[in-house]
Amino acid sequence: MDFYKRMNIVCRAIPEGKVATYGQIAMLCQRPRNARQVGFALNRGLAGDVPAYRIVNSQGFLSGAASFEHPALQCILLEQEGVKVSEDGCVDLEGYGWKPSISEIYEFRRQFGEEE
DNA sequence: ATACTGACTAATC
DNA sequence: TGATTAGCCAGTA
Repeated sequence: MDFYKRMNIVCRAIPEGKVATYGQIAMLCQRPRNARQVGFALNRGLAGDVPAYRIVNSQGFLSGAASFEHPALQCILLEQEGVKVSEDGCVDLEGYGWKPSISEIYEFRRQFGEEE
């Protein structure tokens, strides 16, 4: 299974009202060093139909390029789900960061890890 | 095949 | 604490 297919699965597992980091997605795809590819894929829509607006960088900042049509679209979508976004485009990872359960992590590993 | 680029990160300074 | 630098790796030229 290719990396982008994995990304699709992982990204769609992010719950509403939560955000995940690029590195976290990469890690869950069993590709810990592919954070940049996550960004690239979302930018070009290579991962299919995924909630790209729930992906932020390691500091909780919205990278901004998520603007499909409007620059603030990412912020709007997040706030609709109850995620507070500061005016400089930053979310509180402690409060809104996605913390996958052990069983979720195990499930991803079962899907991706065993084919390495 | 080589070089440059990028929605990234972690380590240094 | 805030700014720089140095790895990272797939995609593109």
